[in-house]
Amino acid sequence: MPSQSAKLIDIPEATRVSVVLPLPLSGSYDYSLPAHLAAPAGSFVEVPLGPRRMLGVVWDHAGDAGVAANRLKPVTAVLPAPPMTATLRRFVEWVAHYTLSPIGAVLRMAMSSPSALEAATHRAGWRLANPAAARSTPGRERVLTALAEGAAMPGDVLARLAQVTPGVIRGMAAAGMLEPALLRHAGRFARPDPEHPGPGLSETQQVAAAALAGSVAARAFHTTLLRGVTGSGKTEVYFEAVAECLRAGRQALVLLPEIALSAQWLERFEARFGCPPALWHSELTSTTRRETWRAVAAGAAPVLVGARSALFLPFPDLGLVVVDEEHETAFKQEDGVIYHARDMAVVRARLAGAACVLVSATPSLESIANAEAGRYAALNLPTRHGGATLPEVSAIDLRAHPPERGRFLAPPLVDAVRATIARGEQAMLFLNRRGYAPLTLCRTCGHRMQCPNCTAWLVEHRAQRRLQCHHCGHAVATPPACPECGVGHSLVPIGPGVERVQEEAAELFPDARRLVMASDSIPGPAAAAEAARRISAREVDLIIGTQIVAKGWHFPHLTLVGVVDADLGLSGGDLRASERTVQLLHQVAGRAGRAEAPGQVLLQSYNPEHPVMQALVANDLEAFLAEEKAQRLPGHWPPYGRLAALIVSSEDALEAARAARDLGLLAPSLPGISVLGPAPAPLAMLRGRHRHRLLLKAERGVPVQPILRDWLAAARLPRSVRVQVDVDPVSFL
DNA sequence: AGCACGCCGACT
DNA sequence: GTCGGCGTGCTC
Repeated sequence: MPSQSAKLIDIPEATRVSVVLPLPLSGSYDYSLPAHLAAPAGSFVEVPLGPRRMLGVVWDHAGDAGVAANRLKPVTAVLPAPPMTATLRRFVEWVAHYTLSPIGAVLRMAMSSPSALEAATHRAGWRLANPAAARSTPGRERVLTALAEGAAMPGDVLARLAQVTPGVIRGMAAAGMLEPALLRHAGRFARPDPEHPGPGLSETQQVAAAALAGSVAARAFHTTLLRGVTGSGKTEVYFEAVAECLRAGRQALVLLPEIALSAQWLERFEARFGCPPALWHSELTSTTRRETWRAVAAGAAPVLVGARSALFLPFPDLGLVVVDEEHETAFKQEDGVIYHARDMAVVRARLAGAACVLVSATPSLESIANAEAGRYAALNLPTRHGGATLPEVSAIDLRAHPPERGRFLAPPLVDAVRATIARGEQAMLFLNRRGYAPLTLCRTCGHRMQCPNCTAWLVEHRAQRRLQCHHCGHAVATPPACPECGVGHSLVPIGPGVERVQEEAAELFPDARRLVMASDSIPGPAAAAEAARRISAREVDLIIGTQIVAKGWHFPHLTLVGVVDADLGLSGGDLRASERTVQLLHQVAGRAGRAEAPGQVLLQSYNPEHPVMQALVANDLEAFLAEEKAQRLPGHWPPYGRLAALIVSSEDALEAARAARDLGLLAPSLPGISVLGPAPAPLAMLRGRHRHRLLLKAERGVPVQPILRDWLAAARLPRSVRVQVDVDPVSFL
């Protein structure tokens, strides 16, 4: 029989728990767990931290005894939420390790709705008890009818529905006709029905859908790259994987790059499954957020569609992760924890034992390389759905057909727009540049209007009479005179933005009904849905838009797409400039001719010989990809090697330069590793911080995280200097 | 991330 | 003489 004293010694050891807090801390803190509380790994707990109380998660490893037991503070509460699953904890650890972020910073993304962890509030309501218990009246009859479905409901709702006063309901309760019921707030998420009759699939679609459904039914991790030309009906194909996931009773997660603009996607989902999915994005109200989080944790949201942050939701049994438009750079989070949601989606699926589907008409070279190497299965949809043909793409050589002075639309494009509208069809002008003009210049002294905080020009937004920085948000009223030389009416706009193209279109096509689609004019899902409705209802003849028009829209009457500046985006010497331009322009081109009438695409370019234009004109993406591969493979550039960028920044220019130089001197010298830089970043100043970049390039298979960790640990940098690590960078600014 | 502690300028 | 600026350092 153990002695009393042995027991007393055991107790403090047994009650030490390790808690990760949602703060940018790289470790966990130990707390003591009072005997009356139970907190297995994953439990959400409230703990004291200095003067305040915080929520955190009990982590797996027992405390490391680094802090003396008598210094431990006690856990103050174990929250009533379902504990974070081991799968999600492993995912949080994996992301932290991969991105070199503090684990607490990653955990914070998985605790984005702290109020969801509190006890669910139940609303008081009424349900039927014994309807025959008392005399009926017309009012009472209406109440009984309202409750006839068997559902309980809150008193105010019931009173409104039955058009009675609350007194009637109280009277019925007193008479025993009704009884109180507690209503759960959740359960507002309808169950999408996999057997709901959806649109029919072509034979090609069915084959691909069956393959995807099979990978879901296998209940094991497996990644498929679903490629299909624009308009091939990829969405409906992966909906069958979602349906299979529903049949298997597991949850499905669909990531979209811009959830705010997904109105048409939601319509298609409802057409297939009979009800909308749960939604997750940054603009949710805190109540919706909380209810959605709880529904996901309870398994009550069978399908969730969301932005990249949805990866960190507490799915208890994830069976499928879909990344639609997987090539989109919007999946890359560029601040805080810098991660690529497409890559992390694959990891999330692997840890959950789920199927993963990456979907695009223009896949990233990364995904193509993974498919070629056999790491991903590949499915192809080579033709458009419903007999529609791919649009005819041609280039307009701006050297041979220059626009008029001060204009940006070349005569052949103007003629084509005019002819299209005259036929009663719709046309689109695409320019990936918001505002009126990207540069404002003084024609007297040559002064350029620049952002005081960033190495960037201020973009004129004429409607708001402001000059705006698109990097930091700095804005000034458009000055009447040059701030440098003081000469009035001397500032002139240089170059076009969509607003300026719209102005030109108004003069050229005064009778056309025009619609500008840019992130400033389409601020949210409702505006996007309304714009889509107007276009579909043929209330618009000419659409003028930025890249938001490139994304997945289906406009059956749109037959002409004009790209105002196809060369935009090719300059800058960025590793991925060509790839991104091909993807973007191919997606825009894909908006044309999606129904019976054939589509036409015109690319205005000063350099029609460029391989990017040639690839688009010939619709030969394969040749383009082969060319990119040939250029990147020998130098071990991604995806045939790995990059990590270090961005050294400080408010003090000299300090930033010195720190970058010092870091460069400490650069690792290892086989398979090379370090480029330091060099001033292309955006040499951003939000008031001076920036320098270093780039670490590693051959495939060289683990970069330990190398980066050692490198950064060796550097002694002043506190005011910040080093951001961007593993697998997509932007080189 | 907060929130304290700490050491130097303009005020009732 | 104090109130308060935000630099730096800690939180089990």
